[in-house]
Amino acid sequence: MRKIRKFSAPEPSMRRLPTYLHVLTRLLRENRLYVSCTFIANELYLDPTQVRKDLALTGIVGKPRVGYSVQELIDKIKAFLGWDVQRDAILVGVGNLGTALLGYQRFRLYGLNIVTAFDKDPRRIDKTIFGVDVLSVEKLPNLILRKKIDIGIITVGEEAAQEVADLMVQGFIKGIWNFAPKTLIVPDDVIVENVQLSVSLGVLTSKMKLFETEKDTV
Amino acid sequence: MRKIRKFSAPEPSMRRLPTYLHVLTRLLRENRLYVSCTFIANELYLDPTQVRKDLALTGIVGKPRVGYSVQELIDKIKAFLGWDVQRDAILVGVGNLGTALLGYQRFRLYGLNIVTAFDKDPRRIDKTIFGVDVLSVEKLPNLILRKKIDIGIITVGEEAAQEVADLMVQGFIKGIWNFAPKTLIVPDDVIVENVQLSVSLGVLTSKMKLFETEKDTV
DNA sequence: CTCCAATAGAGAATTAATTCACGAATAATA
DNA sequence: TATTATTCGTGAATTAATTCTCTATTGGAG
Ligand SMILES: NC(=O)c1ccc[n+]([C@@H]2O[C@H](COP(=O)([O-])OP(=O)(O)OC[C@H]3O[C@@H](n4cnc5c(N)ncnc54)[C@H](O)[C@@H]3O)[C@@H](O)[C@H]2O)c1
Ligand SMILES: NC(=O)c1ccc[n+]([C@@H]2O[C@H](COP(=O)([O-])OP(=O)(O)OC[C@H]3O[C@@H](n4cnc5c(N)ncnc54)[C@H](O)[C@@H]3O)[C@@H](O)[C@H]2O)c1
Repeated sequence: MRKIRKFSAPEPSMRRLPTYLHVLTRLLRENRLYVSCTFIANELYLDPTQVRKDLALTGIVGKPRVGYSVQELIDKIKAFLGWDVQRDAILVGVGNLGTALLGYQRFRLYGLNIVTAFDKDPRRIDKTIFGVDVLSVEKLPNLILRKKIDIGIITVGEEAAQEVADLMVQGFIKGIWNFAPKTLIVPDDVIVENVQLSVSLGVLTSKMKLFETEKDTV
Repeated sequence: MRKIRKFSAPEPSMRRLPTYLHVLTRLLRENRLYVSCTFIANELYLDPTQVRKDLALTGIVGKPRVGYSVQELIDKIKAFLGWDVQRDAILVGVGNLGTALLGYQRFRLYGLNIVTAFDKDPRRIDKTIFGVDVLSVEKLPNLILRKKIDIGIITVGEEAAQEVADLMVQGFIKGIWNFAPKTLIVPDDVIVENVQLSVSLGVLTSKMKLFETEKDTV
């Protein structure tokens, strides 16, 4: 196997942390000051010890019999996820999915600041969508170098994904958030995170299938 | 911990299967008849043994020195994921994300057939989007019972997600694909799969952060 | 003030997932 | 036809993740 790089935190834990944040922001709205692992675990159907171990990754220290400070926990999780700093991003491919992402304001809470979008379709170029300018993809190399862009979001079709990734790499992007169902080839110092909705659909339908056959055999 | 139900296949494997399918459909387009684990593993930066174990879940049998039949492998994976049967689905919340999902034709390849969409906003109701009728959410309970609907897709805001889920449950839905950042409370026989894009963004940014600090300390 | 119940934290035990190691099969090649 | 390199399949070994167990702390009840 060729695991590109070894990151310190277990990935299952990293995947759970954002969901804790959801519960916590709700509690903050309800003006709760403290929360226990048990409470979070019950909300999310998880094991309290698992929650505690995950939270420990962020460096938080709790009080016995009380739990953790909700506000402090939010701050610590955000810091751990790298959501305490704003990162400038560009998005390439202003189609159905790209447009939806541009309109999703919540990403700002996670430090994601989409400064410009690109497309190659003349009908989409030189418009403004949800306050973000859409430029011709030809202007990408120039802009990405001029402004300091951390993250590139790929929402073009799979056939164009690699060429878009290449442009981003040339612009010294640090991370790529890839929604196209395509394995990208990038240098070792560029971090790629693939989002594949089909994975999630597969988990759902295969569970449904297993459940159905399970019932039949009982 | 309270794990609702125990499913036979390891979830990490289930999550990898759809990505294999991607490589395989490309190979099919290129008219390749056979493929080895080694090849798939190289494409996806995985370990060949891991790929072999995953594929074994589907019941496929390979030929030494040759590999697996591409077509047969595709069929077996699809069957395992429950993508060999069409499932009727409804989508509730025709906003930015809901619209994008309605326009994504590839889901049909995975057996997902979105027959009707619902919203509560009068401006969206009684229109047709990507060939799918959008009805008032009031008509949901009636329609869901009349037609046999397997899957409910939730793309409303988090504040409305639970009430929409309740409507679906009353309509005897079997599975819910939930895009709202909210833990849904449903009976044991309804399978919920949550999609949270923030999870994926968190993995990306935390890796970027760790990578940056790693470089600093070298 | 004392006891009780709830909780954090840390290490051990268990379970799950991945990786390794090796034998058997087989197509290509000499 | 014999040899070789490749690959599958499987059981063992290793590593990662989860769950259990126990101790210490502390706020609140009596
Ligand atoms: N829509 C969904 O719900 C959905 C779900 C899962 C995955 N995806 C994936 O997301 C990607 C986008 O999907 P979509 O439905 O938005 O597709 P889309 O066709 O609506 O949008 C693609 C956009 O990319 C632009 N584009 C194509 N090539 C380009 C290039 N070289 N440079 C710049 N722009 C380019 C097109 O002009 C178009 O505007 C696809 O890879 C798809 O597989 C989409
Ligand atoms: N847009 C994205 O990129 C994105 C990303 C991640 C998560 N999400 C999540 O997906 C969900 C939808 O996001 P969006 O950006 O499409 O929001 P949106 O506001 O564009 O769309 C929500 C739609 O749901 C409808 N709606 C609200 N309450 C309803 C009800 N009770 N019954 C029927 N319809 C109802 C609204 O009329 C609207 O059309 C949200 O929960 C959001 O957190 C969206």
